Amino acid sequence: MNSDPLAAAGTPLPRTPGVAVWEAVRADLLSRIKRGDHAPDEQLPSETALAQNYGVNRLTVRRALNELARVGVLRTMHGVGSFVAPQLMRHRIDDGRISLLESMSGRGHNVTQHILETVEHPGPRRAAGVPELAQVAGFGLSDPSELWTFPDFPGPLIEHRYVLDLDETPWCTSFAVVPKALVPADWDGTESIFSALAKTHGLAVRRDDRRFSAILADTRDAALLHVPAGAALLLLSGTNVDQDGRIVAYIVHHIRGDRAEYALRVPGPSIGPGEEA
Amino acid sequence: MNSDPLAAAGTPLPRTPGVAVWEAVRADLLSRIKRGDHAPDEQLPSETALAQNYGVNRLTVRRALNELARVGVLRTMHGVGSFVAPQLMRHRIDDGRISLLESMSGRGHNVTQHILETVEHPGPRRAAGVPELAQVAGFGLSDPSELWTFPDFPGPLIEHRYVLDLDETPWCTSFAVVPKALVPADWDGTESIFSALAKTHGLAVRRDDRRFSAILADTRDAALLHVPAGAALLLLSGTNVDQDGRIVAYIVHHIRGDRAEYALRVPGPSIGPGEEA
DNA sequence: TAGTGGTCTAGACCACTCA
DNA sequence: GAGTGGTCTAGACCACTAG
Repeated sequence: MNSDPLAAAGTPLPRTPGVAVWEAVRADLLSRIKRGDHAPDEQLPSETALAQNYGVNRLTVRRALNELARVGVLRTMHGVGSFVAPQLMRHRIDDGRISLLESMSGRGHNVTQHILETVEHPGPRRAAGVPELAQVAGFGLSDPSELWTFPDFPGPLIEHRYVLDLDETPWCTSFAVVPKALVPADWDGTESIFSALAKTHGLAVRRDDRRFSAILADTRDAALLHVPAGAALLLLSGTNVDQDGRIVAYIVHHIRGDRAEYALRVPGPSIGPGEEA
Repeated sequence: MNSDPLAAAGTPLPRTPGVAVWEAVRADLLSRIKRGDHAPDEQLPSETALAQNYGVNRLTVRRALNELARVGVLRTMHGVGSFVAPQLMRHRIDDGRISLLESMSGRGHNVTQHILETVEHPGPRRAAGVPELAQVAGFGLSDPSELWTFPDFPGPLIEHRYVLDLDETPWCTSFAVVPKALVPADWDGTESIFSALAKTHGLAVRRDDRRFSAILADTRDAALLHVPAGAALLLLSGTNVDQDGRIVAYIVHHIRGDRAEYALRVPGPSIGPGEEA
């Protein structure tokens, strides 16, 4: 069993009291990966094999693998195997443009956008419909009674749900609500709604506020983003307004926490704490 | 078994093919809680009891409970039981002050700060020492080779690790690195370092940049924040500078995603997308 | 069809809390 | 000591992927 020359991963572990076995297995696997024993995209031994090598039950190995998958170190595929995740570097998204698409383009990245679905609503919409926060719709919002409404553009709304891919890999699911009256008829979904909307109506769209939080990937996000359910996502929501301060869009992004970092420079005048402290 | 009049939670579930049993149990528990069957802080039946009621194995129930705990719907305590988490409303942190402490105070909240440890370093420090991202130190950073260094204040550094409590419950673990030369001798840790530092040296400290991402709580964060390991945390890091643009501090916050939302108004002039699109 | 990961079970033991 | 959650095991079956 352990005389296999290639079975480098997983020799029986010393069981230290106070430390769970799955935790020891996780730490061992992680240190091997960090040390470089396994190349990126390399397939790990099967769960059964790891269990044998470590001398533990398969469920114990699974728990360790699961934790590593959630933090983005591993990637497991049903019926195929577990693989070391490549390039664990976060991409920095620099703020400044109105849409994430524009923010990431022009940095040498190939950013594409895919519309998943487009739904029309007759009128104001409960914000509770935010891409369900780990199936906890209604919870998790700062104000569950918040309405997505457009005082200056009454009438039906359009909801767009789309995915942003960065260099061939999905890294963000998004959700936008805009007044139907503003959506250009010829918009094909390849450019951001906001620049299309700005071109068509001559509006200067800008972000009015941004709100950041963190959530876990639900099964839907997980499937779209190629992460396991329970992975950490950056929740970025905000409101877009035109040059007159009229609300033209509500947006919600779910950004892979293991692949992106949203950077923001603070442009305003310096705020001296001494003034009030 | 199921004739118990009080055993409202958990009658045998219809097994629908294609849906995992633990997933069905999770959905059932969640809907009961959302419906209000269980008051906040109410204790759920024991795992054994739930397993009997649902007619499934205890491990299956545990998986469901675990997922609910990670998203903040439940709170489980070893040897005690599982409880419905109270007030699932997020607190909104409004940006504008240099420190989170000041941001949350003055909003009717009782914010306190507890220093966990203070460590001195002889010189520049590798940023990889960020509160280990789910034990994946070195991974998860936008730039692992990043240095925490202060060109204008050479000499030893002080690292502070502390916890912010909001109305008696912890909601943020923080990490700050400042030049030792700037730390006031009489600073007792009850006010933010930055206002203390500003008072002592007459510096007007302000945030220079902010970087947002999402991570999972490791065991250390979990213990400090009273969340289970694997809960979603908002990772907020940034640099503080004085009025002359000299770097005076690096800070990292791990904020409970189920309890807080970081809001930011965009003050700058409107950015028209039409200009470049 | 063989091999992989995903799920579920029954049963055991341990660690923790509290009366 | 009774009751709770935390861990681990052995074994089974299913679902998926690939040759």
